[in-house]
Amino acid sequence: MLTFKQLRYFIAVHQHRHFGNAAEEVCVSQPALSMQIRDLEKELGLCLVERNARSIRITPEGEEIARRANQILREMQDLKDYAKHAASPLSGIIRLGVIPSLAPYILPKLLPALIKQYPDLQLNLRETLTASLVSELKHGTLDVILAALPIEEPDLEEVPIFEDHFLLAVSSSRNIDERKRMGADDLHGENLLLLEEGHCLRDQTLSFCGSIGQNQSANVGATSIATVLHMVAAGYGVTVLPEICADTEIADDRITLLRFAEPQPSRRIGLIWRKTSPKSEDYMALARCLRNVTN
Amino acid sequence: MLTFKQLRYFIAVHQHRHFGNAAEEVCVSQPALSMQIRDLEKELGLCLVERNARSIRITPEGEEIARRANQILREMQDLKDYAKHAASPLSGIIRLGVIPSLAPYILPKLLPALIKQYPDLQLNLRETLTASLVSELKHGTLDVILAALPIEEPDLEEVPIFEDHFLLAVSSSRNIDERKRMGADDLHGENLLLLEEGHCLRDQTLSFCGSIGQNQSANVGATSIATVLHMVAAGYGVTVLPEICADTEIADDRITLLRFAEPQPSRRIGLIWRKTSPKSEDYMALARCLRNVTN
DNA sequence: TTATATTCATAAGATATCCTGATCCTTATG
DNA sequence: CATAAGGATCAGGATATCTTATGAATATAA
Repeated sequence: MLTFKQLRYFIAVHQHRHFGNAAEEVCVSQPALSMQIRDLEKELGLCLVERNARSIRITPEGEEIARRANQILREMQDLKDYAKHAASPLSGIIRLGVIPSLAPYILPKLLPALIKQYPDLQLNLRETLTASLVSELKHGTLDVILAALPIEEPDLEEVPIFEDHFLLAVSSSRNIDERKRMGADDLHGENLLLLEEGHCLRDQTLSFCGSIGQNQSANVGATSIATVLHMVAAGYGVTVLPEICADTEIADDRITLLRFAEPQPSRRIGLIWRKTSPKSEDYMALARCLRNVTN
Repeated sequence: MLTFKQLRYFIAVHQHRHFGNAAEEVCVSQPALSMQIRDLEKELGLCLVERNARSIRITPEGEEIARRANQILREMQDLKDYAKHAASPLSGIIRLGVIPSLAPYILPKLLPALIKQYPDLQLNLRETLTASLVSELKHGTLDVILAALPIEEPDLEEVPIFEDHFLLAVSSSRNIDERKRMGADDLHGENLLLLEEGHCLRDQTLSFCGSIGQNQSANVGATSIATVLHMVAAGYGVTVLPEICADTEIADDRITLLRFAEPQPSRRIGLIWRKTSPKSEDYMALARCLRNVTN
């Protein structure tokens, strides 16, 4: 069996052209080094060093082997360097999945903070519906996901990040006093605009509103919150908007945001990973970072 | 210390995603493999495999390490292949030095025969004067040289290849009967044309002819036999020509070749290498091949 | 719920490998 | 001829590695 050690020793001999000095460089006795070189030559079936009472000489094949061995050792070192780099806390690759009703609003806050605090971290992002995220997380294609709790899978760990209150977005043309606190029953008869099937936000909205207005709205199925809000602005109906989206989306004064009466409805955003994942520590740190940017 | 074994075992795990099967592939027991993987992870300070009672999962870092490890093992295999290739008899690189009065005549015969018989052999050629060849041979820049014997260096081995008779090349305008056998004294008063200083052929010619004609010819010093023969053809004098050159050089009917009387003068061509060289066997085979093409 | 099977981890003892230190052999040098 | 230098060889002990047996955790089946 060809070993790394043999190559290392041979390279030392190649550099020093002297067994004794080479042995010193690799911190073994000269016989130990001689034996490894002998083994290497036997292994390769090839004479690498021409011994000659007074001095030694590397054969042409030895030169070629040394060249290749050097290349191999270099890559070996690269591998170790990569590992060392990847081993420092919150560094290396983390594959993060985020739900669509969160990604565009939280990532612009999260990414700059992460880069600043953990410059060695490389984040691979994926944005899709909760069901896919959970499946990919369990399958190992993702390392950690950011979604609405609860997921409640037995082998997944989940920690809450923040409580995202729901607001009611209505057309400004209605002239409703912004200070008014809405109740679920205020949605009676309203055309409730929703995201398409599969979005957790849609389900949360419906479960909060009960079956009220479901008949008018179930068939809307917009693909993004921005789309829904455009429809609200145009007067087609109302929608329930997570607070985290408010900053980004509401530059439009044709929309008025109304708070619900206490207890305000909300969704709980959390970070989820496999209980067996080796980087739980890192995900906890990621969770802290997320709490800081969402405070 | 990072070892190849660890990488090999890890790659098996990466492929099978199963410790038991991976262990089978690399022909060790499962605990042995587990321990090597554990050592590798400890060595790299990095979790590569996420264990999970029922199944295992390679971490993103593990994927990257596997990619690099594969690359390293591939190069390792290349190195072994190279060695195997180089180890077969008369294969690999041989650096051969040849004297100028031999190279153009013997190489066209030798090379095709060598390629046919030993397709794995790669010959690096160098053509220069004997003194340089011997020096480079002793220094290890060359592996074997083809020159006129004797060299008689204590640490060089020399084997004769063939006896190269000298012929006298004269202008055809002299109308000498080709059947006449010449003696050294027939060169009296002739303008003897010679190669420049340092060529063994020049020294051999002079030593055979004694000091006769030396006064006229010592200052000629042509750089090649072809040049000397052009001068003979043009009627400037005569020269002593090794028989091996005759085939190639004498397409010119302005030159007549005359044989010397017995004992015919000659040079003994031989193959020379370092006694300590690991490829003596190969050089013996090379010598046999040379004898075949010169018979 | 209990038994069984699967899968990786751990432990103990056997084995193979590797290293050290002493010594030998060959050859160059004064 | 004696000495020094440089690599090879050898014996014994230290390390590392392997195997077998067993354990622990969890999923699957009865």
